Amino acid sequence: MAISSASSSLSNYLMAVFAQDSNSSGSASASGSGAAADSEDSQIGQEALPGGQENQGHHRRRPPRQKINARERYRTFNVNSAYEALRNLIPTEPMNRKLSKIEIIRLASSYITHLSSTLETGTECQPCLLHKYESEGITRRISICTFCLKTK
DNA sequence: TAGGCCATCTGGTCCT
DNA sequence: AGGACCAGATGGCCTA
Repeated sequence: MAISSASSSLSNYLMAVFAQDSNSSGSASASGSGAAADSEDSQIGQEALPGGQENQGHHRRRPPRQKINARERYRTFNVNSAYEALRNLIPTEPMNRKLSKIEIIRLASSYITHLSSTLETGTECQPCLLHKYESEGITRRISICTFCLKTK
């Protein structure tokens, strides 16, 4: 699932998730990718322990994972929603340019620094080149800033 | 085809 | 006890 698809409404997503769960013989994961699917999962809940071991003649059963997996998918959905919200705050050229998660974090960090420099220096014209800041007791300058270069 | 990125599953740990 | 959070494993998709 791409980040952009996370823009679908929460209720729609939850409906899809729980539709999967209620279908014990249901299809695989929502995206069709990934490791063991829920349909497989329902088998795991009934099979013996890994290695085919039996416990004192009893078939030890692992608890069904559907509910736990659904919660985890929902949690991932929320994380991706947060990534999307953060991504929408970062100016890029073009504006709809696809960013990976690590790019979102790195660009957001540098954009915050850039905005901070803008506030400190009172100029929008390459503020990071003017702005000095204290780090570990040492006065530093931001050597290069993507957003300063963009506004050049 | 290799590498990057991602979703999903899973088991462990911590918290309420 | 149940849920939230996390990291590792796995496999699919896409691009250079």
